[in-house]
Amino acid sequence: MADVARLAGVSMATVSRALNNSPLVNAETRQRVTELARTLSYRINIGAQNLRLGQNRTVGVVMPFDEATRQHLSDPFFLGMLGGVGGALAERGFDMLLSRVDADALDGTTQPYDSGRVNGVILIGQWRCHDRLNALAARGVPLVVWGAQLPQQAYCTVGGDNVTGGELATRHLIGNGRRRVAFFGDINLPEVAHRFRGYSNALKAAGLDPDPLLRVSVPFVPHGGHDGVRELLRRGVAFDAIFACSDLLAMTAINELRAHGRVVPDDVAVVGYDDIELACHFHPPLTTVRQPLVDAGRAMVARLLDQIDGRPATSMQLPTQLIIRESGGSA
Amino acid sequence: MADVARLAGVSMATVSRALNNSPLVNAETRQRVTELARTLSYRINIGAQNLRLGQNRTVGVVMPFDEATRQHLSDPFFLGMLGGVGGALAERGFDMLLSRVDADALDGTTQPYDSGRVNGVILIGQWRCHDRLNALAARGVPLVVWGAQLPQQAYCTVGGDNVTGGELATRHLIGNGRRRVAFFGDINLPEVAHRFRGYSNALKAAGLDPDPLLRVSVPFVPHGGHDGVRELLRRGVAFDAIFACSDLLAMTAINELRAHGRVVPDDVAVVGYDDIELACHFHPPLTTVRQPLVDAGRAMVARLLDQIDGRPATSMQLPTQLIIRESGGSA
DNA sequence: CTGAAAGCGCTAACAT
DNA sequence: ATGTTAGCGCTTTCAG
Repeated sequence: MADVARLAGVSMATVSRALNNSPLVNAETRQRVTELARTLSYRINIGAQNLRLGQNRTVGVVMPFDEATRQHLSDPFFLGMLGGVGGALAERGFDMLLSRVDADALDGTTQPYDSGRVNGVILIGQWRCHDRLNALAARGVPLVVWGAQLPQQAYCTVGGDNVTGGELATRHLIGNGRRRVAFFGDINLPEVAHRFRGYSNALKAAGLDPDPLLRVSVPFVPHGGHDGVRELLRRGVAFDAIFACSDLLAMTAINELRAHGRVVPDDVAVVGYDDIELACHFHPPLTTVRQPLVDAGRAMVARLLDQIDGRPATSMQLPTQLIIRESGGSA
Repeated sequence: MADVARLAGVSMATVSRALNNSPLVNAETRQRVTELARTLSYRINIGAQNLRLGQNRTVGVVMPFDEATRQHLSDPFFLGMLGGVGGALAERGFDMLLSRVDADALDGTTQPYDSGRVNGVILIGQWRCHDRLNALAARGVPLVVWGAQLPQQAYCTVGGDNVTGGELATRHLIGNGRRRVAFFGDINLPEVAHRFRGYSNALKAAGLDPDPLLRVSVPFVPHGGHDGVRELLRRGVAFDAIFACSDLLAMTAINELRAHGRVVPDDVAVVGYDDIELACHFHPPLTTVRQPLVDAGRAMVARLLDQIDGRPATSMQLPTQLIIRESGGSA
């Protein structure tokens, strides 16, 4: 910057003002400085600028992953989420610092914040760490979590309407004549618990009794669907439908069903969750519950920036939508 | 830091030394300072530290995406790549700044570098921008690109052995008795061009003539496989196998084949590329060429850090491996 | 409208 | 072993 100033025959202060479009600088001077900066391919050093300004226009995005299997990052849903958040951040002129964190502890979630690298943190998924997240919020860390709204929650969440999502999926299956609907998911995760509630609601509304034998606790890993189907078969319980808590689970469940000679959707109807890119290209095309990724990204970013600027941010629930294709059967 | 110094009864310099494990500080003093810092939950401000040190222990990872369709980010392969690079970066104590860039222009690829936010850039895919990348390298930007090695290349690449990959896949199909092997991919992309060369080599080695009608130029988008199969049928050309340049392409091709009553692998054998997570869970399980993501991440990071430290970095090719499952048929 | 000077939070000579 | 001082690259009062 000193160089630019010297060559332009002005002070550094003027260069700074010119490059930041300050109204206090003569239009012609600005023109000259801007031009010169470009020919020298000079860029303001953001690090120094941030230090001076006491901010940094960067937010941390942390994706939990399973320390043991390193599996979590592999769900295409996360890529979608990343795209949504990244897009929203770019729109606001913020950068994105990506880090991964052990899903079981969420240790180090705020490290980029504590060390001043980022102004706030977006966490994808709350996992089993409700209390720990409350503690972070109590410390005043600007934080938005993708997940479910829970009682006694001090932190800000943005999430889909999981209860309705579960209801829509289950009601669809029931409406197509299914009576024995299995549930695949780990209800220790808040979002899954809500989807399970929706599932139960729909069953009861149809006069059906949720059968505990039909609920299989599988984690969000690719082979979850395989395991779930095997477990169901091992239990020897009758079922004519599956509501799986992710498309990945649904897809691998469908493949395992096929391996056992069950036709989808004729013998077993399957509904997934997320509506990932591949869902409509699968065979059979997946009936699934869509989560609005782009809106989600925007909503999370907006809330985080509110917090960063000292404005209070309230949690938010986004609508979910049933996308009817073929795997869920038809009436 | 001033506070810590005051409360510990030492100077800021000592605090700095203590917290950075300098050997020039008394063990007992260090102990006291460290303790105090913890109770005050004080963390060194990395931004200031970086400014002072003239470095920042951050690298930019840029993922090209298609401005029009925003589709590129959606290939699960990229998520895998991101995981590989992220892991390697974490091992070295570097942070990862993620940004997206228009794949057709790669404009702004080095913006995070020019503005001093990152010490170097990793670019996933070279697309059609060989010349532009050469220009960046000439400017001295520390840069590693995931892609193919090309003649007259001034920048550093790390990539799979695409020629061998193409050969392995095609030879496998030929070995299984296929004679009319179609190729799905856009050979304007250097990596795809190499795979095509491998494909051609394998055909010629088997005494077969590559038929231009069997080469379909499809982009890396999910519906590419659909389009490819339709195009093949439209051309009315006979084919008994497809080598697709990504698993996504292979999967959607298989679904489209099914829609037209062709059984995979009996009627048409299909081999994909990448070995994404879902490949082994697909139906039929995908025979595919694996790219070593973890090694790739490590190799790219190592080369980038070399450049950052002023050491020269040479391009590198990683071995690829054919993973035989079912979609490619069997002899 | 422009310049001089102070300071963001930190570290590395250089002293002691 | 510790303290003093200067300065990383920038912005912003405060004077002119």
